[in-house]
Amino acid sequence: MANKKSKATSVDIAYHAGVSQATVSRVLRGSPLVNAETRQRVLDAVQALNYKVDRRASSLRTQRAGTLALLLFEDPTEDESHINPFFLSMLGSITRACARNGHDLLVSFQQLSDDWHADYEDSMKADGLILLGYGDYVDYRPKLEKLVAQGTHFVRWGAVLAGQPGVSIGCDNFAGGRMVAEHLVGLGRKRIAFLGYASSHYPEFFERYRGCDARLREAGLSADPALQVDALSSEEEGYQAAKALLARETAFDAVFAASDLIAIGAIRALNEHGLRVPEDIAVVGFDDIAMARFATPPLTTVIQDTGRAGELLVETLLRLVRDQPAESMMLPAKLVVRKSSGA
Amino acid sequence: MANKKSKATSVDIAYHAGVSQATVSRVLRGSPLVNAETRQRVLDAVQALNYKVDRRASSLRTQRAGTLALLLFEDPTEDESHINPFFLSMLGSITRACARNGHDLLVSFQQLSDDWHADYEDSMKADGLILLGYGDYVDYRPKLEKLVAQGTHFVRWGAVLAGQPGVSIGCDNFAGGRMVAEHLVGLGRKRIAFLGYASSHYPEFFERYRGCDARLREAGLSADPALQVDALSSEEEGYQAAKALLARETAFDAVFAASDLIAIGAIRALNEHGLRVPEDIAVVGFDDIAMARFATPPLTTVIQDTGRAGELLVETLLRLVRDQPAESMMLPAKLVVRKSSGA
DNA sequence: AACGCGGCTGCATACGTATTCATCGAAAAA
DNA sequence: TTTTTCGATGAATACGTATGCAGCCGCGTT
Repeated sequence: MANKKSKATSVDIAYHAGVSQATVSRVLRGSPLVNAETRQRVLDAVQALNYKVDRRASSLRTQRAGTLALLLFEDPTEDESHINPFFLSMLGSITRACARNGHDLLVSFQQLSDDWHADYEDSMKADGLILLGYGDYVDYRPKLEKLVAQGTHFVRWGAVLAGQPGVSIGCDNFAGGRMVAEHLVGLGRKRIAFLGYASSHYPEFFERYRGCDARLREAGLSADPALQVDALSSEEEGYQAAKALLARETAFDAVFAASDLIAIGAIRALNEHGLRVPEDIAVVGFDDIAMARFATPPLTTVIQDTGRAGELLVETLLRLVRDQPAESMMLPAKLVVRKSSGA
Repeated sequence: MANKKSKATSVDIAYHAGVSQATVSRVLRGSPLVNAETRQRVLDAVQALNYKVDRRASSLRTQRAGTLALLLFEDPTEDESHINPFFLSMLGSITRACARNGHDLLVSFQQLSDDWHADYEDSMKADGLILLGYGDYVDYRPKLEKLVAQGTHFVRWGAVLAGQPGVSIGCDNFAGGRMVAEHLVGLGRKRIAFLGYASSHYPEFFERYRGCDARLREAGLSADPALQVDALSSEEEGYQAAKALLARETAFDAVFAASDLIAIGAIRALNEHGLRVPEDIAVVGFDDIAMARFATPPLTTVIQDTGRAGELLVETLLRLVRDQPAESMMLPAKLVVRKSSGA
């Protein structure tokens, strides 16, 4: 059948249908200028030759790639082979959202240190960039500003703060942290430890911390610096952080982990230390990764709606690409109560 | 600085460096024909104008995209928003392998029913395809054969069986199943249930089943059809399958789940039924997803080396793209013993 | 009968790069 | 000196598509 050696081009279609290449192009682009009968003849030829538009040539001509790029940033300290499950979940929904919008998705993993800026859009591989990753956005800042200066289209997942370059989409981390504190205080817990960075270098974690602290203050309590330990989002760091916390021998009756992975690692450390969760220590995480419900005990955590997030990221980015106005947005957080908090 | 409205092209570089566009191209492609001094002048201009080669034009000219496409097939029955963690892990390693080989990766999720064949390569978006997904390769077969007939370059992850169209990379599922049986028999278990499809429609699961059965026969036992229940790879299906198994009221002392997700669901059902794992029932999974070690109890399972697998998939596909010979391959399986089998 | 107009279509060109072919200068050979 | 050779470069073109522009045809208007 159509086992020609070389793929069919629009010129072949034109010849086959007895029209000019221009008309073929018009049909395929849905131009209203073409006579119905002619259109059908072209479509038949397309069918017969199993023709597909060459996206490279098309993109070269129109200067639109029909492709978005997802840059995933990992903290170099994390386990090489495993990717944060939360981001993987986002990846899934972003992929779907791209497909719904008729765009392809290029995926790339980046080390924080790299000279990545705009490499993708500059080389015309993608119309826009989605930036994903916890991480030190303070260090990013100059790079983000360069992106803005270059007129690169991008959206960032992360903390939504005033005065940041570019457009950001993120979860309402402050409200999430607040809910966690609300929940734990309601259960009578008073000494709440926080595992995760509580500095502006990790704004997402910091917002969670601040939200928690705010609610504690309302209850006449407050976050004790002695009960805060730095940790990146990994099981191992959670484990180490909890051990460090225990070594301080400061009393506490609850742990708010800045992510589920941290929480899971912390539970392991607590158990090894002879502490029961939730009887002795209530534990709450953040993200609601798939693993959370299968942990022992199942993890109380804050849901980030990755499905909606992916959609929003893609839609916002496409608005930017089309030079339409687009704004940063925060998604609502939602607490899901499971056994680990002892409710 | 370089805030020109339009991106720099090789012509701009040529002008800036006082050479012709052809020479610029030669420098960037690493041609040995260029004088060292001229080369340096060009490179300086590239630096100065922050120039990046337009991959679309380059690809159009060379007929090489420098891009691979990953098509991920999901069984429509699975939870919409969650992707099988095993595939996500593969995704990570494939991405890395692509980057190492200087290629980009296009990701797309497909429903099994779609008319996906060769859509990607036909539209010239990618040089080759990586097909990933459990699933009914019997139904795929005509599509795969069409791909082969069209001369499409692709590799498939899955069962490596004789007489299949195209090149496949997969884990040694038979050996894996055998190891599981070996392990369980060594622990004195005699009535081993299998949760997962045991038919040629799901060749990966089937091979695991056959490997298990083979070892049981050597021990004078055999796989009892009454102890096999169909299940796709999800927690929910594992849960349902285990309940169905329990409802049969046929005695068993071990469960071999065709995937970790199935195993985790099964453990939930067993616990609800008042059975302890591993005391009453030993449970073994397959895949070693991240969740496995955090399950309760931690899951004995078979490791599939996703890192090596991703590498192999990409390298093999690139060989095909370059018209070099390439063969199907099986990766060794490896048992990792944790608490769920009661060792 | 001359003219205008609108609906379709084809011609020609540009997008940015890679490569073939021709050219040119200089060094090497005669 | 003349010819040959070779290294280095430029001119020209093709990849496949999208689109501005011009042209053609037929019909309605005056």
